[in-house]
Amino acid sequence: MKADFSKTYNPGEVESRWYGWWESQGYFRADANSTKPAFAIVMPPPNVTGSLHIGHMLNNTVQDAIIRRKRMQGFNTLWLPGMDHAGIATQWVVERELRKEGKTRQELGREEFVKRVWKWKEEYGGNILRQIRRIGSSCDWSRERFTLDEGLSRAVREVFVRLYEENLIYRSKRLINWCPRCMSAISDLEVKYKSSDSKLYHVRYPVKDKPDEFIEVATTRPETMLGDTAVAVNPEDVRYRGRIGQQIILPLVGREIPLIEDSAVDLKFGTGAVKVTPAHDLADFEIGQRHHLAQISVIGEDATITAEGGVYRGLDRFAARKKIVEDLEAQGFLVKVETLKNNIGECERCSTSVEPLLSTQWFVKIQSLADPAIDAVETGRTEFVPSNWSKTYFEWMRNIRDWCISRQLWWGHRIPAWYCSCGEIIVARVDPVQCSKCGSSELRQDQDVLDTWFSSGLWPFSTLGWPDQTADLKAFYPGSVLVTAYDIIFFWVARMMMLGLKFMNDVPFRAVYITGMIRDAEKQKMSKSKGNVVDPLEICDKFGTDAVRFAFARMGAPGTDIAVSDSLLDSYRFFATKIWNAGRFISQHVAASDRLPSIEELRNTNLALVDRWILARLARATQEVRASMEQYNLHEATRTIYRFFWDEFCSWYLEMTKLHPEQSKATLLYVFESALRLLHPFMPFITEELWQGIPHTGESIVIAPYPELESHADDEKAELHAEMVQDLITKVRNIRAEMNVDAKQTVKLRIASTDAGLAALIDEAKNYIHRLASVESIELVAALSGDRLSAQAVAAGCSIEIPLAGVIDPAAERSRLAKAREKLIQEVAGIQNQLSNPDFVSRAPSEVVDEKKRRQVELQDQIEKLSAGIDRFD
RNA sequence: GGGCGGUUAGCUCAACUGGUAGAGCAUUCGGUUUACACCCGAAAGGUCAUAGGUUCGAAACCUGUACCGCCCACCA
Repeated sequence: MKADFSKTYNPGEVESRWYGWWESQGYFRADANSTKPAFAIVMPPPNVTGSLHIGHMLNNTVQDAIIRRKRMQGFNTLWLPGMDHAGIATQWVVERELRKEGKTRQELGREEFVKRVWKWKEEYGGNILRQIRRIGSSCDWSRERFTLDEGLSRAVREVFVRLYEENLIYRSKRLINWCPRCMSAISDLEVKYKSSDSKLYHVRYPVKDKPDEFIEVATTRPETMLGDTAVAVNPEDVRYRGRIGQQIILPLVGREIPLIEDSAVDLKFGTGAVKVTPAHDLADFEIGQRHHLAQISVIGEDATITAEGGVYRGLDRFAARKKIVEDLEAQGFLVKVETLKNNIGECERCSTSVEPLLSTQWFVKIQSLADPAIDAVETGRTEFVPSNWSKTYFEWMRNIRDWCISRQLWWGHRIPAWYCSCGEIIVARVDPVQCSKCGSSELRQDQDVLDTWFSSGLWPFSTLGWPDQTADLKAFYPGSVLVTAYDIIFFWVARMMMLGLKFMNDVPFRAVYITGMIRDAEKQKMSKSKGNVVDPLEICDKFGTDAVRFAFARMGAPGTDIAVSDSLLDSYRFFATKIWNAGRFISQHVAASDRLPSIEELRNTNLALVDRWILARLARATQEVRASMEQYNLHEATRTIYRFFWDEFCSWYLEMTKLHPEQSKATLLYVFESALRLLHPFMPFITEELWQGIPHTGESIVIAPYPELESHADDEKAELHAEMVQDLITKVRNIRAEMNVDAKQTVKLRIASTDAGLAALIDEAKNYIHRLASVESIELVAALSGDRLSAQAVAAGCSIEIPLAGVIDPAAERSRLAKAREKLIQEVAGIQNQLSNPDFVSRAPSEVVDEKKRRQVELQDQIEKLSAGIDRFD
């Protein structure tokens, strides 16, 4: 260990020291041919456009803590990293760059544009991966993948072709969500609904041949009336009895449309009559299908009115709305305008209002894929952590709709379908050169690419070499756990489940660990527009990566959001400093000849009470950490480690061993080294740094064994005795503080006991009491003096007394004792109440009853002893 | 309209399978004890949102209510 380290831990230098070495040593590399049990995690691939954001940091912290522990436990661990090509998002970024140069992708042409995106990817794509290294994530970089690389593209193609061959992929003209800015179809999930203040226009539609009759409809989108092909009412609605079948003249257009009935219409809303526009509204589309209505597309892909819109042709949809409302009003069709709160669908990425359009697209027929995926979670083959997220998953899966997978983009996996002028569609694993039906070589490949999530849905097996039957696939599928935030359960988790079960006949992972979201100190969601985004690398620089990781693990119970604040991060920065200083202290006692003892060696030496105690506490902490980690409760594991390290190891043990550093050195080294190993999955850098500086075996803490429970470390007697000593010290300190005894002033301690065992214990522990409570002498007496110039307390089951002539205020002492007694009296009253209840005694488990009785006796004894102290003043 | 989660000390959060609540920060008091003032010691602070129910016993289980948050949904 370096001799010149600072009193305050300086994480920057230490954190830059180790990662390169770990990686070059190959510690993170998995071995497909290992005989050790496998433990595999695939990293949710970040977008190639991205830089590390705070959510990645949380996600990576959890994964890394899990995988590092498993690695230390001797598993053959694989943490597979990679990136997602992120179709729309990446294309958008590169297009924006082009625009700055005054160009468009259309000017460049498809081939040149895609080249340009690849160039962009090579230049910036690795950025986030470097950042992931920076935060210590122990991934196997030799297996890094990209969703558009050759192997994964082959998997995508194979899956597409197989699904097509099984009729699970089809091409169809249907109503889809269209983003007029992205100029592409988007899936249902990519539409975000935003509550908005809209206007509800009431419009009178005249009835044919009945100049006095009208049907009044209400709409928020009057421009779509150009495409109306019916008006619908609820069959139960008495207002329209006898009018069904009437022909209605569509204002401004003059088209005759029928009045129909359909139970989807809500008779309580508006006038109970709905204009039906099958080509621009999903509900209307469905009504249209039921009634075989014509579908008239009046809004085009660019969101302007089509030729079907007559005089409104070419107007943007919102301009058209304005004009149509004006015209309706001018012609006397507009009845009134109300305000209304409704939800407007927007493109998730660019916030443009989504336009439902009739369009020919590719779809995945989803039901037969969803059923096994539902079953897998129902039967527990894949488990959500925490389990309640499975409800969210079921909710979506049970109401799933076919998945629109084609996107009108250039960046992505091109759809492997070719069209022949004879009408034949060829979907093939190998690019066809001629039509299988007519022999023509004039084939044209589909222009569209696949939804990004189609390829990331294959991630758990495509990254392992599928469709080849590779050794990796055999060793590492299914994965052990997937770590992700709840916002992509539908987008990604559900699709991996469906596709994994379909193509691998097994779930892609045994568990899905759902993390919460990181929020700002006010618990607000972070967003660029709010300006409250915290850059993870900035806080790592400021507080230390280890501290940030520990904070995230400590605060991030599964599924729980974390509010990050400076004060939160500070407390774990202080913890890192604490660890550092403990290491600094210990290093001062380490000689070059020291080596790390085994637990057997320790047990065979004559250990001091405190040594046996700390070993017992270490064993307990180890056991608790194990139990917590097995259930992915990182927040419990970190709490245990924090408490053990700070309160027990530093505050009690280190202070006590200062009396006999040489005698305790072996235990001290053993426990500190073990504590570093317990901590390592959470704080990889500082633990390696300190571990390398003390006696250890092996070359890196990364591959040192994780502490496991050693049964022979159980030592209840040592725990009990140490607690008695600590109780004595604490009570003396308490009296000193309450009575304002000068810190430099030592005191005399008298303990009322004739017990030989206690006498032996006190003899063994007297130096600790002297040192830690500033006691100059300890005397065991048969009875306390009972004078009024001393303070009393009950500790370790005995009355104790500290003579404080000249310092003590008898009134204060009396009230102090009375207060202490009152607390005990209240507790004992509660217990007596229970014990006097015959139902409790007969029905509660006997251990509980016995424990209550034992506690009652103990409390009564303490109360009596305190009472004796109080009686002195009466 | 459905679903999920939350409501515990001033603040941020714990409390494993029911046995009258813990930590960090903040607060008060005392400390230049040679690892650490990013520290040490001591203390104060909670009718666990609310009303019922189950139980010998409820922060925990059940039901209702209030408030907050999130997700889903074809309210024109």
